[in-house]
Amino acid sequence: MAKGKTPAVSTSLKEFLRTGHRHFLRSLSVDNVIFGFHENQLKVLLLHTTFGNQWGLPGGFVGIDEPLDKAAARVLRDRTGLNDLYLQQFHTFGQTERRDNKVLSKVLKDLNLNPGKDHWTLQRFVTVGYFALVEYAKVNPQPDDLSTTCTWHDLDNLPTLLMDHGDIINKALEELRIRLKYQPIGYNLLPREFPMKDLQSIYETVLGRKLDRANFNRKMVGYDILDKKKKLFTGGSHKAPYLYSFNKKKYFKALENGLGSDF
Amino acid sequence: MAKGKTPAVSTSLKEFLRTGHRHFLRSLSVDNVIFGFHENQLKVLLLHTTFGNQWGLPGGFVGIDEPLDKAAARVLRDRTGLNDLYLQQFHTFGQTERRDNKVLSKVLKDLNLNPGKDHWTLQRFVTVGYFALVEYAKVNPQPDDLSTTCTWHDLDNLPTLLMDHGDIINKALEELRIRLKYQPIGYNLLPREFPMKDLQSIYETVLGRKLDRANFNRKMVGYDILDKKKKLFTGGSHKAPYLYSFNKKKYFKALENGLGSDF
DNA sequence: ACAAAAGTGTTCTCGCTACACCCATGT
DNA sequence: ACATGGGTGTAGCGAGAACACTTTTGT
Repeated sequence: MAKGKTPAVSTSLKEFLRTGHRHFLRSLSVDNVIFGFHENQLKVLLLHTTFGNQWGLPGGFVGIDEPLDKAAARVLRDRTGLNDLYLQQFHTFGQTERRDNKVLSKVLKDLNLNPGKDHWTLQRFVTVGYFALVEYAKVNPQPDDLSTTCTWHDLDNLPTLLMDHGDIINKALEELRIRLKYQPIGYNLLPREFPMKDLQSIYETVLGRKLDRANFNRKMVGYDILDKKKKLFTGGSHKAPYLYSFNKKKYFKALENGLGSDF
Repeated sequence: MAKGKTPAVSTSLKEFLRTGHRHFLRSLSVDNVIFGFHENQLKVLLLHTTFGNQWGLPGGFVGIDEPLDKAAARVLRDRTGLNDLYLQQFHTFGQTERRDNKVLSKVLKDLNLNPGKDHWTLQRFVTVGYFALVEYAKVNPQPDDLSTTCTWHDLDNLPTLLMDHGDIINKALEELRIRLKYQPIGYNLLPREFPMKDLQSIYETVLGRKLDRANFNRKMVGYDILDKKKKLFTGGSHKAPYLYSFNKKKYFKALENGLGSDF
């Protein structure tokens, strides 16, 4: 993998900060908005920065010979431990005021690295935003070299965020809502088998409104991307619901071609 | 304008190539897909490169202190002579194989500039794609420093294009089609007053299929973004059509809020 | 009078919504 | 038996498609 090699973030933070400019593209980064679903809540994965006491999105730099999409996938893998997830580029953020250098300057000083304004990490960065949908239970959140913790946060109860990361999350959510009308969603958010109600919950949470049970059921079945399984026995005092699973083949076909009968 | 200044492309190509890395972000560029409409055809503005004998999209670099959107707007202004146009970011292209350096290397050699692999223009570039809709008749196409001509090309009859510029155009068109369902389109493509048929032609061309005259008329009127003007006298042997103009206030409100009754 | 193109009206269908009704299960 | 929640049926409404009919104008 001489040419397309993926530069791993150096295990030594200092080394990374000192020589990163030789391995990564300058002035370009990726940031991931990683959505998960748990207890009827849409969640986002956030990092708590070691220095600066702030929350931010998982992000990273792009290797000199690394495709952009691969860089985003690498960041996703490093933070969640998962591979092959739904990962979608949605917008590139290029305002000039988006960098806040106070914290990083301090870090560099503390580490006795050149804190001059020309250090590569202090230059202006344009960041490409990606969003991902992941299965909450499968994720093992891992902080990166600049963070102490990596945890889920309720979307409607976010802490104060670094720089423009709040804007990035909002834009990601907006894009997700639009795509909901064109694409199937859920494959990476739910376990292999699930009752229809869980899928409906996701749609309701993303869209921010209640949907009719009967109509949602019919609509989903109508999309022809689900396989109906045997019954589930919840133990609840009511009729046991069917279990469904996504038909992988049909699902990914629908992902490419869209759901509406537009063509 | 000390900080937010817009670095103009140097009038001297050589100077630009020699010192550009001090004024522009490295490894990042913008490319514009500029759509125009003429004689019932959708057109794209392309440049013919001085060296290499190929066609490509109008593009440019991003000033060190220049917002990304401003850079794209600057490129658009420089090539068309027009300001305040509909300009929309749609995707960022970050494959590693997207650069073709043979031509540029030759240029650098010819100009006696360092043709080493480390020259800033020879490094890998990630490019942010924007598309614009402009009024064909108003445009005065201007080639840039690396091109001899700047002209319109029929979308369905494009020449061979530089690098991945063909992909970029396809993606832009795809995005335009999607947006057609949500947003009003036409304000920057048509003169101030126009018959409904012209607007319909644009929709038909972008969508690639015929639309019913009666239904299109009703639908557009129903959007409530048009003002009906007095009659037009075509001189044709038929009933003269009404002229319409976009109601700027309502139009831009619809641009922000979308057209469907979704909310 | 007739052709050509614009304007207007009508019907049909499809999809979505709302809501009613029935079914399975545990207390 | 009854409460709870899942599954299915159906009437109504609105948007869009197809197409017929009328209007204006030049030859």
